[in-house]
Amino acid sequence: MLQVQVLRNNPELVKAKLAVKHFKQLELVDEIVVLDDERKKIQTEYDTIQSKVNTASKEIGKLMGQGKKEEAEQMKAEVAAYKTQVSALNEQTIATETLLHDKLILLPNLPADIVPIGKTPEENLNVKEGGIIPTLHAKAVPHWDLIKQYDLVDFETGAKITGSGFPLYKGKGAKFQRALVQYFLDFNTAAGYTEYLPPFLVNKDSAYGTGQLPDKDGQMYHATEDDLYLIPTAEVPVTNIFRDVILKEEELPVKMTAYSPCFRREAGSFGKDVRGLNRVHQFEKVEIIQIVEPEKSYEVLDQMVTHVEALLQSLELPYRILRLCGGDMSFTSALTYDFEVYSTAQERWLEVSSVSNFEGFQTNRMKCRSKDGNNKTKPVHSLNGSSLALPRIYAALVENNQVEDGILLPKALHSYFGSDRLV
RNA sequence: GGAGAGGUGGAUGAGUGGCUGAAAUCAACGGUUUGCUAAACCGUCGUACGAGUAACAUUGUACCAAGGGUUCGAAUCCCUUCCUCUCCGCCA
Repeated sequence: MLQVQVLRNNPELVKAKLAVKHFKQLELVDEIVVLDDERKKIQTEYDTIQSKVNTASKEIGKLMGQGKKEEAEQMKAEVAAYKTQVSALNEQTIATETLLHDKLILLPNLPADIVPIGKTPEENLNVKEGGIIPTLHAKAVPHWDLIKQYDLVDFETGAKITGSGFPLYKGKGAKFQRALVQYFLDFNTAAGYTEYLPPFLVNKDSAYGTGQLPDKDGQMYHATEDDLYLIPTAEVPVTNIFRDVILKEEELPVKMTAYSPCFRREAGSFGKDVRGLNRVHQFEKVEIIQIVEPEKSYEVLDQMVTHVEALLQSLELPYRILRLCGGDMSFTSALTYDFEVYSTAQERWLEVSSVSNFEGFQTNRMKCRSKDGNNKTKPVHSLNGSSLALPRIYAALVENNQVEDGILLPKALHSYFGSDRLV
């Protein structure tokens, strides 16, 4: 959530930035400023009258103590006259604040200055490519054929157990998944991230804190009996560790990593996009999250991008890094880099990581702040990225390393998998 | 799931209707003292939103798990929800 102060300071700039994100309801900005004015006015009135009531009430207490019943009764009558005003003002306050808040949460985060102008994924800026696209043997096939041929993942049985999009990993296919998770976590903790294993269901407050609610309500699985949501990413539980927390300055930066399954309803896709492991309802992911001082958040974003890049390099996968354009960014992000790996048999790029700076958008909403040496509370920024999302990495590794009689593994995974080849 | 006991500031913990935004202790921070450390002593030590200021200062309101209610006045009384602990049940 944006701070009202930002809108007050420069409403026209805010509108211009919102336009970069292709946000339509620009009139909200002015409406919010007006509501905020109103809110202040009402509060001042309320405070004044409530102050009188409080003073009078104390006076009554004293009078009662002195046994001056009659005078006390008289004052009670006076206070009673304020009561209707107080309750009316109170209702106005709540109504105005609610309206203000409801409008404020409709605004997406403002894009950073370097966000490319554009609406579609084609307009994302390709900032870097790395790795080598391998030349596959003549009979090379996409991963959905390979995993069937070698019996690594069984989609049919997964569909029988649960439904489509819930893969059942099997044998070496399951072990490979486990090896990848282990490797990614080790890679992250080696870089100073503290490992967490969070709850996989979260309550409404948490879903709201990181911005999944109200924006992405329909994309999460919802356990209605208990009003809990299955997490779409570890970002939700892990970032919410610091909801309503005031950090000490020396505790920053907070660096966390977590493995979790991710659950996404993702209705509406079809065709090659959802073939095989390209898009599923349940997948595994290892996430990195940081909470940092505002002045450092863009430097940290670059560090996180470099970190993920190094991980991809260690997997010997061809990759490219995209700076997302305004139209392709998430609601909550100020700047996002997507990582894609090249899936040689499918001959297409697959998104495997998304690294974002949220600036104060999540922390403001979550009421996470820091306190400096002078006891001043200061805002903090939050960032996160996938490091990495498993299924598409799995797909790319399987496809790019296929040989005629099996599937090889990159060196980094040999010790984790216990072999230099998957099959 | 059943029965009981609780949820107060960073921590421990007092507080059953007004003098309590909250005692006391500890921790933390600043200072005095000190060869150094420790101890002792003095001081500071919640958050949010307003008013005010160049900025401090100062000041109003709200907040004692959350939300409602009673009352002139609620941490304190009532209701609902959530959470924790103990015992029992169930269970990986």
